[in-house]
Amino acid sequence: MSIPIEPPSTPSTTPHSTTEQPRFRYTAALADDIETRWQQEWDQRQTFRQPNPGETGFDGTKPKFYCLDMFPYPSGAGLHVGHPEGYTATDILCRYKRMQGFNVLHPMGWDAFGLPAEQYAIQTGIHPAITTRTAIDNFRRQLKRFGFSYDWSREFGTIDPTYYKWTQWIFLQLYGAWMCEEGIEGSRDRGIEGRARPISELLAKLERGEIAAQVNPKAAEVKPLSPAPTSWAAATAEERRTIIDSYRLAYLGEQTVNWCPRLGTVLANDEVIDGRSERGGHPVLRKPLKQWTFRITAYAERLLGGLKKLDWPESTKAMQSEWIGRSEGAEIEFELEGEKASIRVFTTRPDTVFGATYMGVAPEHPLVSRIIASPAAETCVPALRAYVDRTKSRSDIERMESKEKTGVFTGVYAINPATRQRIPVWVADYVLMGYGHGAIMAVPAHDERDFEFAVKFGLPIRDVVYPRVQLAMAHFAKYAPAEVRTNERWTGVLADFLGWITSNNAGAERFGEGLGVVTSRRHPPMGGTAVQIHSAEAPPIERPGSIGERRGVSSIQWLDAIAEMKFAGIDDFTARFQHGRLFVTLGEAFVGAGNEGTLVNSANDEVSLDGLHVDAAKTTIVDWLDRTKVGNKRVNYRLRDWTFSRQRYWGEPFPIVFDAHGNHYPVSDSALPVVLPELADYAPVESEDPMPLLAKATMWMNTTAGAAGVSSALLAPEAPVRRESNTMPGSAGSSWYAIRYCDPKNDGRFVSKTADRYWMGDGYAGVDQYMGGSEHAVGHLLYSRFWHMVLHDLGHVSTMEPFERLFHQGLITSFAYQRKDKTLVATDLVEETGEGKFVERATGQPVTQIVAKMSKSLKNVVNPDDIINEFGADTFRLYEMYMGPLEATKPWNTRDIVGLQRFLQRLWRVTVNEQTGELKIATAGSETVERQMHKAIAKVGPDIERMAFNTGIAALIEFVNVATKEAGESAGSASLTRDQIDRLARIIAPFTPHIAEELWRKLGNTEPIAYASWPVADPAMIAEETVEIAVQIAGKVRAKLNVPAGMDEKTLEAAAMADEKIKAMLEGKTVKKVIVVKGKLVNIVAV
RNA sequence: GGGCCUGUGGCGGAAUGGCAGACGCAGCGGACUUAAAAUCCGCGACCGGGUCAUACCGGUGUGUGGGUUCAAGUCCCACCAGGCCCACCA
Repeated sequence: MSIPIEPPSTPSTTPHSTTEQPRFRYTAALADDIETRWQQEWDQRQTFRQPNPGETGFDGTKPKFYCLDMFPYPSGAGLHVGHPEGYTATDILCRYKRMQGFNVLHPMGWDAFGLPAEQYAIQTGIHPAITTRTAIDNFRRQLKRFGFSYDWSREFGTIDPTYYKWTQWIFLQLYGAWMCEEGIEGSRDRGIEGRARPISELLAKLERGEIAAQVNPKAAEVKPLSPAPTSWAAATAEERRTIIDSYRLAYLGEQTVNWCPRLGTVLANDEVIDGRSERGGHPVLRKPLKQWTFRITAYAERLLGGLKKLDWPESTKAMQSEWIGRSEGAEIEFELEGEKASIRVFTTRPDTVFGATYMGVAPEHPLVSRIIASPAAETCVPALRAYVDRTKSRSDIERMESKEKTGVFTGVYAINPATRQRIPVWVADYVLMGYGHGAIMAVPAHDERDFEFAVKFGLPIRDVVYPRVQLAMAHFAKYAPAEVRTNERWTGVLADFLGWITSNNAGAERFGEGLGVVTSRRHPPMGGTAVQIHSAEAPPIERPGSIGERRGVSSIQWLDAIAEMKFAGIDDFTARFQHGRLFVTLGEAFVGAGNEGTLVNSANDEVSLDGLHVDAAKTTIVDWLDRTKVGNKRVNYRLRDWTFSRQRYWGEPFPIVFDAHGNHYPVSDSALPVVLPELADYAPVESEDPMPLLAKATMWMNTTAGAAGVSSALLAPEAPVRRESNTMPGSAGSSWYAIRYCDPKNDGRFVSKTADRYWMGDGYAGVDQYMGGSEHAVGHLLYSRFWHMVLHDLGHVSTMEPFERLFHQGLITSFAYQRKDKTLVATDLVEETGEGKFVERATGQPVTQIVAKMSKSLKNVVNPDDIINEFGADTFRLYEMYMGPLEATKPWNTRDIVGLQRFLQRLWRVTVNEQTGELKIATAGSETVERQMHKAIAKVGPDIERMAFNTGIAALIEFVNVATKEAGESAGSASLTRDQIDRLARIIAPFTPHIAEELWRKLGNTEPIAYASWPVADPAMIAEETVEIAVQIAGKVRAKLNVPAGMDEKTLEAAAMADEKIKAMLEGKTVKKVIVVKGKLVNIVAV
């Protein structure tokens, strides 16, 4: 069906114009007409509906391509220019893939639960259900105006009960699963890997005694049962419940969490930026609270290892890998003096255990509350209590503002298992409860933080690792001539000597002996570490000047020489002679790179580390720890379990109820969804303690097990229950939406097996191209991977990971203006005075143009609707893709858009008669144009594949420029043949689908261009007949030759040598070498 | 403080180790026009020589300084500047 062109509804004319504007000039008005007309047709014909396997119209012979945009939060503010950047990119790719013969899954929907929508509702005083639906309608309208080729039949929002029914179902899958570390191939070798299995399998293993009837040893949040039941059969119902719950991947556990009083809710780690909430920037406190939590830490190793297999930006992989934060070390048990209890610590430096001179525990550590409660240490209790109270009330921002170490002695001593010495236990808030065991062995000599703390509180510092400087000192004291050792004149020389040693590996090896003569003593009042060398202990110098003699000069001459050398290496120390002794004072802890240095002062009856390199010492000490059961090797992660409860209204309710004893039960699958109750008052309560909003819905909250849908096998139907009043966070719905798009209407399963297998495929990861901002690098992108892995382990999805290839579009910024004092001026107050020069209009002061984020205060925010009105959607799409590399941060510059509009106008004018609206078709095409066409085709396809849209568009512009030039000056003459217009329409179709469709239909086609085939370039048409060769002498271009393409090296060289200019320049020189690059250049090296 | 990334005309940017500045904006010149808009064509870094002025010739130019190479915007090292991420993680 061909649709005749309507003239623009409002022909744009200016008051002074005497000549009529052509009726079919490609103006914004005509663009609007073309665009909305085809958008309507695509909608009506469902052009972009992609059937699933088994549905009518599905073509199983085509390969699949699943391309997903991160779906937006439909905020009340509408789209900003950043949204269409990624969406246009994926749209181009999808349209290209369709033309390449792929079945393309390209869906869109709404991430509509969560804080942003809820905060907006609170601001406006309108219920979030209404504001969210309104915002969605607005977003959909705006997106459709861009002509994106989404399959809108698959649209859904995370707030749809038909969707969150399955979000709740997935929660129950995690609730009903545990991490089984056996039965997965190679799991033992890898140590910590395993896979999720149903709880029923755990039960079977417990019953068979394959797993001890004790709480999950990996569950740090649960105290072990004491005394432990002798067997599963002997365990009470209560004990059994505790054991099973400790294995669940979704558990209700007390954890130190991020509490935001202003938002009245708990937040996940990735929702807290610099101690403030990501949404609203409110202060966040640490607070121990009982919350639904996912045991994502059980997947730490797999989440880390899986990164290798993904085609993701390296920076994002690095971010996830740092967020997971794997570190190898050991756990060590420190017994408490006079008590049965002990403190367990994690350390990456078990080799320094002999240097542990005190211990630090976090204020939230269980030991602290026990001490406060016990009468035994009463002298310390008041100060301790005051400190703990003060720390708890400090927000994270306050903690960050003062980096000054604080702490209080607990009154308790521990025993260093290596030295057997008693060491004090301190509470310090630089020890974090969330990492390791919330306790540390402090080694001030080799940890900067411990050093700072020890100096401040006068705690002992014991060197156990010597860097080269100290080793060198020892050797110096032993072998240097007596007059050097005892003469203060040599202090400066000594400093240089040490510097030289530390910067010279050979020196370090040579001077690596002589440890025996060094003893070290601590001088806390001096704020440092001193190495004291007793001259009496140094053996008599047998051969004075022995150092120098090794190099054939006298020692004095040698020392004089090195005195002139630049100081290098460790520079924060002083060396001096005093009372006939030599002192070296280190002003800081020696950390090295974690593996530099040699162990000293580290031996007891059973083990000696002295003289070992750090790496060897680690192995040795871990063996000893194992042997003596004092500790063990251990891998630790920075990744914390994922806090999943929110105390807000606008989220998915948990499918969980509690009985009268507070025990939790799942709602059975058949009773899902647990629908979010209507609530008139949904404003959060600003409070110090969580007050879940759903608790206000008392009718909904208090029900019976039967009414709530709990299986009667678990609880009698008439038993009264309370529903879980927390809701899920915004990240719940977005953690699995990629799967749902494969089969969005399925009511019987979250995704059908066939749809999952077809669209996600049977490779390692499913989505072929995922597009979205890098701000989700560690939140959404990690959570989605975790859920997907669990679903995979339980056999619900075929792929291990959700996203095979990931791309982050860059941030679109804006120009802003800066005064000399670095303050910013709003864009509308600035005037351009010349090339790159700007002044502030009010003062006339010059300002500098800089790039900044768009913000209301700078008046540089751009509304997409305005741009489409002024230029049309095709121009907008082109502009954003032409700005620069897709991944780069780029400044928006409205002034530049006109260039792309002019391009489309030229394209239009070279194909369409502006007076009649008819196509201009040349009967015979020129070879220049035809060659350029092939060049464009050859460039555009690969550029789309590698998402280099800016250069692809440049190739299209070049083609149109050549065609325009060919058309000559008379506007009516045609330069393109029907066939060329046909191919032109097809290669611009992914970028500017509307104008392409218009040309396509004018050519007489009745089917949409979307499924036309992609043209093929003929290599013979691209190859030039003659090429220009640069002739260089010593790398500088001296002449250019036009030669037939494909000329071989020898002929080329001869041609270059025959050139008059080259001959003249080589006069009197000998040609030493000639490099010939075929088709490019000849470089002659001559002297 | 640590990690990663980026530095190219007035601006956005292009360039598998092989003629730096494709393409677009802004600017300048010209054609068309009574004039303007629109359109089309052309120019376009810096220094020196040369010339009435062009042409032309030589040299220097991709943040700075070194290095590798016949050849470096591109690879290596150090530094400077900007951006992003992490930030008491034992």
